Amino acid sequence: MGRRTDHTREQIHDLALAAARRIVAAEGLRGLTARRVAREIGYTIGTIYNCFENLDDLILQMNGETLDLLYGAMTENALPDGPENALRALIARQLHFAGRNPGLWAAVFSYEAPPDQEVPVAYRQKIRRLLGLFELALAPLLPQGAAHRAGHMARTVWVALQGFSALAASEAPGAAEPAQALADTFVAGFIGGLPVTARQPGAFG
Amino acid sequence: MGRRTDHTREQIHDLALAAARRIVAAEGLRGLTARRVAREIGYTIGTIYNCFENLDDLILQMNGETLDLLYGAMTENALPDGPENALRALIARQLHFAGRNPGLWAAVFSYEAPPDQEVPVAYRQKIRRLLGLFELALAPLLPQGAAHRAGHMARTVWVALQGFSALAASEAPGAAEPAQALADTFVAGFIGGLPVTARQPGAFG
DNA sequence: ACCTGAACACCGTTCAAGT
DNA sequence: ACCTGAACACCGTTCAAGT
Repeated sequence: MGRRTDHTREQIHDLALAAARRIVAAEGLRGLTARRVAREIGYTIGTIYNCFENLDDLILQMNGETLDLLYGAMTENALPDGPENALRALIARQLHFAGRNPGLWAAVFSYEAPPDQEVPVAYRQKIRRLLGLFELALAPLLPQGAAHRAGHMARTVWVALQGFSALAASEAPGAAEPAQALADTFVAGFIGGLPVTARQPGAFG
Repeated sequence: MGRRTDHTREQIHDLALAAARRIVAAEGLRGLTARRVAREIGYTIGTIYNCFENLDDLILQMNGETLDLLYGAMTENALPDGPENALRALIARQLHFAGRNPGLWAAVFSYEAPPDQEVPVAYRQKIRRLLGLFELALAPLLPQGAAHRAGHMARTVWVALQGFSALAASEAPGAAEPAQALADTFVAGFIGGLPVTARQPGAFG
């Protein structure tokens, strides 16, 4: 048989990831198979296993790209002035991203890694970088002397946001009570609970 | 070949669900196959398709049972006095359940239904029933005249809790910053933001 | 060096054949 | 009526064979 020289190994790698994204965006993780990716990029199944350790590796790399896209969507425009507005914008942008990319986002949160494999460092860092955005927005909302809790608060907001964005990815476009509305209630409550001096009153009132 | 009479159809149905629970508890959704369930209960693959429409149907019924178990775990003991304590207890119980049944809980939140199939009414009701618990606990925390928002608030807490319980199901037993700690921060903030008169101060202080 | 495709051990799902 | 198991069209993964 032998070897083709149409593409470098790296090009094949990228072609495969792009095909995977197309499939998952259209049909979810269910539609994704190594053989189908191979078919869609015009190579054979063996070639996929030349570029990726296995299908889990491919999925993890695809999800890593999705986290990068999310980071891009959250940072491409300047955040509004004021820490509270910045926090709200970060949340709104993530929900918007999840709503616009339901299949890809579902792939991120509904992927169950095999029991043996641990999360790669590169993947962890992509999440850390997103967490950093929340940390930065939250720090000014904390009272004097509690700045060291920004990381903990950011993680709290981030984890809660996983619930809201999972909903955003699964809900129909015109949902009666969209994830964004619930997230607004969450932020109103959460920020309202922060013991800061200057704050506009009564999002609940 | 013919037919066995060892078990009624209903017994086979329950045997299959029990086997599925055992498999998913031990290995996650990845280990679950229709053929394996058949093997483990001593019937052939055709019999599984006699009792369930397909594998998705089986998973949905299994997840429905998990929601019932969760409801049981949340209601078997009386809730502590005071609406705030009750809410905290509900959240703690759900996180505890997720932490003790990581595989089964992951199956609930990481299951992606096929695009065509909609969620059965019975399944929706199981979720509604859980939401009802939160609604009941939250109502007294709302100011006069805002009782009609209890449903919305309950949904907000519920959705955020999905994030925390997903974390609880995935974290190692001795996690440095366990889901429960983040959920505590969430509740402190969220309840703190409610404009109620009598409240103990400063969980954030 | 690396693409190929057969091979292996699985899948989900269907359905004629049997009792 | 309903359990069986072959059949079909797929899988993920491996690896000797080829250039």
